[in-house]
Amino acid sequence: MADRPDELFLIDGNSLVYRAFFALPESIATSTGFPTNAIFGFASMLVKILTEHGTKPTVVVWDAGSSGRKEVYADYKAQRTSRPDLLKEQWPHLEPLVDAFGYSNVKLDGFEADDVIASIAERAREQSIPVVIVTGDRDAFQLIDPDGVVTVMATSRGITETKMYDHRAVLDRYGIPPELIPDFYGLKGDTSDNIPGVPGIGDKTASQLLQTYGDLEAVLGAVDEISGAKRKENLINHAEDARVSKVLATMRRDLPVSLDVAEEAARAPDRSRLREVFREFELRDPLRRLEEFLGAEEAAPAPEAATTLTAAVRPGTLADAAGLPGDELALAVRAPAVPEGELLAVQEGWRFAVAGDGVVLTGTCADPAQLVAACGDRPVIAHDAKALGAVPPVLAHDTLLGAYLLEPARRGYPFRELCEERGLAAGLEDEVAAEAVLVAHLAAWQREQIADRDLGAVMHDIELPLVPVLRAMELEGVRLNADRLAEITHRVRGEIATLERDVWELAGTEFVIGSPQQLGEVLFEKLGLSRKRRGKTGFSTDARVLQAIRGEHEIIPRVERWRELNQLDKTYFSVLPQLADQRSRIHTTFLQAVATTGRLASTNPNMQNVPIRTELGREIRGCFEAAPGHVLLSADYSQIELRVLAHAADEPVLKEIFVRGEDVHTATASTVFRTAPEDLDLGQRSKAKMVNYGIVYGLSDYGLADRLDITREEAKAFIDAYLERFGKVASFIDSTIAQAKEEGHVKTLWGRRRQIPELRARNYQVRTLGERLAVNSVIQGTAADIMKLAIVRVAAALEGSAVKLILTVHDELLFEGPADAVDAARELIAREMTGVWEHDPPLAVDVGVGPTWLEAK
DNA sequence: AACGTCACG
DNA sequence: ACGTACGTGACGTTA
Repeated sequence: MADRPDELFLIDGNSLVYRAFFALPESIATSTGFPTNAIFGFASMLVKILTEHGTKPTVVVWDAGSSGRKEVYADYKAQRTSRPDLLKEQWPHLEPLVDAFGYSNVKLDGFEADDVIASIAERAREQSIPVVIVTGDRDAFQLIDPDGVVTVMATSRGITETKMYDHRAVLDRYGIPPELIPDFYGLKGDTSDNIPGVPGIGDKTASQLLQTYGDLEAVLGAVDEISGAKRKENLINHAEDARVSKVLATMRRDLPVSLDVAEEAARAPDRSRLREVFREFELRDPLRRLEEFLGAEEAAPAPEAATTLTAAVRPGTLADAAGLPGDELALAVRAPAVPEGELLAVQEGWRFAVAGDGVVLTGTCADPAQLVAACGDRPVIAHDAKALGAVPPVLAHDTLLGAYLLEPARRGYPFRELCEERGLAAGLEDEVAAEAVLVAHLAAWQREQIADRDLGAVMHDIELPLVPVLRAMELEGVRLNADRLAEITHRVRGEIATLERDVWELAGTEFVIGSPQQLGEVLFEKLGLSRKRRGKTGFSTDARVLQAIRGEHEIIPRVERWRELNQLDKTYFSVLPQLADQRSRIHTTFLQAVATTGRLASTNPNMQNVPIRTELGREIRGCFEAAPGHVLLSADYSQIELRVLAHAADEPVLKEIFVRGEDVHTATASTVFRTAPEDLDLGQRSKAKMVNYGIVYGLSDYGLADRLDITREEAKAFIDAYLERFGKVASFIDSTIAQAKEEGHVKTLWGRRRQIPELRARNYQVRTLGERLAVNSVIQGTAADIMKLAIVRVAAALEGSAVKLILTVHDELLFEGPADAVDAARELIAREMTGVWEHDPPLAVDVGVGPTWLEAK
């Protein structure tokens, strides 16, 4: 990508070096044992910037004080332990490294790097000199301006992966403009700098409050309107904390920086000194990349020309949308910007763009739903249509879903990234207009790819029709019995307090029970209990370990109970009441493009992992109920994955078990142990159950032995017996893996694909993971296809009915409606759910009805 | 940001 | 000889 020639790079040295130090293992050192992890990481980042952006004027800024923040708030950065010795040793070598690159080192006595960078950026902005700030600290986003002069390159996962943020990207990521970042951290706090914020307010809430009210003061001023008693209380009690936090998070832009931005020229790296430094610290890999760059620099190829798209932009109103030329319309919207400083000003509304054939209509509207309505019955294309609030009646394509079907194993599908990868750019001033044009072009490319890969059916029969149904479920929500939840909360918090006191007393010290590290110290060092497994940071204290040492000390059962109660308290009791709407209903968001196998996911809150297995968990589930006069109906597929396995493997014995309607685990046990079902003991059934699930997940003898607490030999004997009796399952596993190795991907029965690059890994561990993924993806993915189709079909069959689909949990659907209507719909629901699959063995559905989710199951 | 832990299917 | 069952999201702690 071509950068503007004169942009200035401002690097936050402290931020990058700390990140490098903590991200990389201490084992990185020279052959003489001198630690180099921080040097290595920092050098890698500098090399990356150099190779990707070329020689640019660059300044590395270092901390030289706390900018007076400690006077404002004594605990500022109190959590940061003083610089570790291993890092101290490396520190003196950093500035010379920067010199060798030809970059300047800058420090300002008494001030943090943050504020120095902010001040330099401000000077640069005044002179319209483009600046790229390189840092790992998210609060730097506040420096980004709307005109694209100041941008931030933020390190993401690991150390050398980075992401560029401009005004638009911050809005996309946070829902608020850069100017509100300090207000955002004021509310949310920042654990890494020990900035408190307001308890119970995280990313999502902070962003939502700021979007609604404007800035921090406006949020605090509007506290009476804010829903949720606890949230309101917290905002009132911690208003001062929030204000102080905002001050701490606000960067100073007025420091007397002596640097003359205009004079800061690009200096070429001092090649011999660079090579010398890299050799001294034995940075072989970065040196190799550096040499490649230095060697290639002379013969730099011209950047590949990107496809620049264009169209006629016509400002207008929603009414003009229907008259646009062409058949399909591509949509893009941008959330309203919050006017700075004018909190009561009328907001301008959402910016929209609609692309027809060669023409883009742009304008503003109050709500994206109006835009959708204005398109009428024209086929529509969008990126993440569900997020528009209203789903177009004819959704012809969705570029989010297209990208997901083509590459389901990706981490995410940011629109800009997808366009950049395709070399798509729009030569239009108006960003929203550009996006609409890009949506249309990206869609065209995806459709070809989808056709080439036979993914058309999955797209048109499953994913696209699912979008409006999911949106309707989100809007419907599930009713929460807040009173019942409050009673449980009260009781449980009392018990947590008692347990905490008991645990501290038995430990002889007051420690943070929720810290695995501190708990480990108490259990294994202070009390000398047996250590079982260990992880990267210390000995494990997870539930299995605690169970194993439960008899050794009376503190253990209390810790176990504390864990259980505390988790439920933090995850449900303190969160759910705040998420409920006026009608006490909870609205989750379904994620249609995250799970690699094709499953759906649920977030904010996750309604797919609401407890049910423990007694207290069941009580929580009992708090989800039908509205007065209504009932809930739960319909779940019985053993769907094992039925899919039976069909996919064409395994006669397994099929027969289902056809006869037997209990599959008992029947498996009977077959494997060659014992009549009535002579089996409970242990044998549960072992068979483990093996059944293990097959679906891709088991190993070691894994099974570990779970069943038997020897590896016994586990192996089980698996062998199973695979011998169910011979076709064994050949299914083998052929699935063989085919996946050959083709690089697997497919579900409906043709959903997943690439499995792991199968080609050199590393044994990664490769065997690939083998398990291959088998599991076919089965879990086919089951996901079945459920998604069932959702579409059931929703269509219930159109106009008083019975509403409100939730899906992988193999279960939850409905709500008037008791008589629900009763009447029972048969239809079961019929539609089993009807999506016309294979052997058939699917079976269990249906239950009740006043609460617990009782409906 | 990564890790550990734990909830669900 | 390897290390060890699939897919998710939420929360708290710590580096």
